[in-house]
Amino acid sequence: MTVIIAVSRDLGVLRRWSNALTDTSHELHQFSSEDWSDRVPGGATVCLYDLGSPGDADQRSLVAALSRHSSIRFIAMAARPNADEGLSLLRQGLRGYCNRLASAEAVVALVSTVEQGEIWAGRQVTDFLLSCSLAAAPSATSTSDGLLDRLTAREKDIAQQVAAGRSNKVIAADSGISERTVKAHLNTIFRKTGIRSRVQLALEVSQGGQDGRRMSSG
Amino acid sequence: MTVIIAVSRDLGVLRRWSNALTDTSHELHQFSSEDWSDRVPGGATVCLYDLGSPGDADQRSLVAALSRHSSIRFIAMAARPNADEGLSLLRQGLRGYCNRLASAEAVVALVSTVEQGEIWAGRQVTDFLLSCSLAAAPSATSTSDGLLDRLTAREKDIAQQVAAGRSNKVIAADSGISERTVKAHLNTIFRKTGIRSRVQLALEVSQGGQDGRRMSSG
DNA sequence: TCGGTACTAGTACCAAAGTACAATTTTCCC
DNA sequence: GGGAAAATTGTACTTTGGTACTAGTACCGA
Repeated sequence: MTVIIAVSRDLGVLRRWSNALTDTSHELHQFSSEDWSDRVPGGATVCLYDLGSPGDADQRSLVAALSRHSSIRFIAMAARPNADEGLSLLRQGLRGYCNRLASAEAVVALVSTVEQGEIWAGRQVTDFLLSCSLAAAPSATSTSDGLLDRLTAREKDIAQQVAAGRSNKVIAADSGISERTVKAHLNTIFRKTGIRSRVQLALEVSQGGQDGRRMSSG
Repeated sequence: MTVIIAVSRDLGVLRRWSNALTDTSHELHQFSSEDWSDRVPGGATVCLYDLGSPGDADQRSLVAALSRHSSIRFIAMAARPNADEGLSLLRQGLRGYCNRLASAEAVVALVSTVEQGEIWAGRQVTDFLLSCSLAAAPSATSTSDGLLDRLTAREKDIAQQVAAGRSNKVIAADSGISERTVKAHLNTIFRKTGIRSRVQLALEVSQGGQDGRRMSSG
């Protein structure tokens, strides 16, 4: 039975985390106020901490808590995860950095991971680290960055149009191909990348470029 | 039911992995010979691959498999994990790098993590990356929500879940409301913001604070 | 030449998203 | 208490997205 603390001002977020962790052997203590740090239950080993948007006061509170409760492994759940914020916190002792709205399965895996002493950097931070370590790393091979590198030029083109919020019909008309062909390309993209919906594809395309890597179109 | 492939010449290792994954909703296919790559079962999404010592032929086979089976997420289980090897493989599309003798709990968390599109770099690689990235790290953040400011708390909640790539059904289940209500909230969001599809909403939410407006449209 | 891959596209089918009417209950402010 | 906005849910409908199965052409490397 692991004792876990959940801190968030957002009751919906607390509820989601609670739902995610109820089946498993965890004892969850929820806090929605500011003074949680003074009322930490004994034996707590992991803390799920809701980070607001980058720049919020939450981040300073978290940093303070990191040094105050050094025996607790903190996981920051960010509203809008980005590599800079994640890196900064991880360097200060944070053990997990994740999207605040991660799925129940993800939260379970995340908590389990951190419990065992691993660090969960999250997709964006890991991608960033991998790409920015290219310069410093001794062993060098290829430059494969993200999911989208294995796509053909046409597929990248379609992916970018999806990431612009366009419908299949519009993409088809603009590209001079049939809607069916657009679907065919999308299907290939999904199969190659493991992505399962155009929303996730749009996010992958638009966020993959934030850390410096942008797809070469066409 | 996820289809997972396990490849190892060591029957003991295969058995350990199998034991670790039996309780969970996984369909495990075990391979101990060399020709597993030609007999990959359809629908396989994750592959646990036993890496021998650094420098073994296994590593080359893995790299070949990475490009051949691009829709499968590979996890390398290393006999002696080290940062160089891990980094090299992760850059070539590997999704998980872990000690071959990891505990059952760790394997479950690992597989779950990779299934969801995350990357499991492992403790050593992550530590290395964090340390070697100290040199190259900018920092800048901003905070603005723009269009989303006029939304109610509930609506923002829904919007963020959409931006996490979730379907209406999943959002409904997690939030404890009906799918119809999710649609109602989305409709209000669309009406208030002028956004017309969940893809555009997802982009707006995830990029709103990063680089200002960039909604395109066609 | 054979085989693989990319690009194209058709029909059909099912699932998901979104809209159009509607309604009830809750919450909060005056 | 009255009123407004928010939150909730329903049925029915149209549109869009995604898959399954199929198939032709073209290019390229073994």
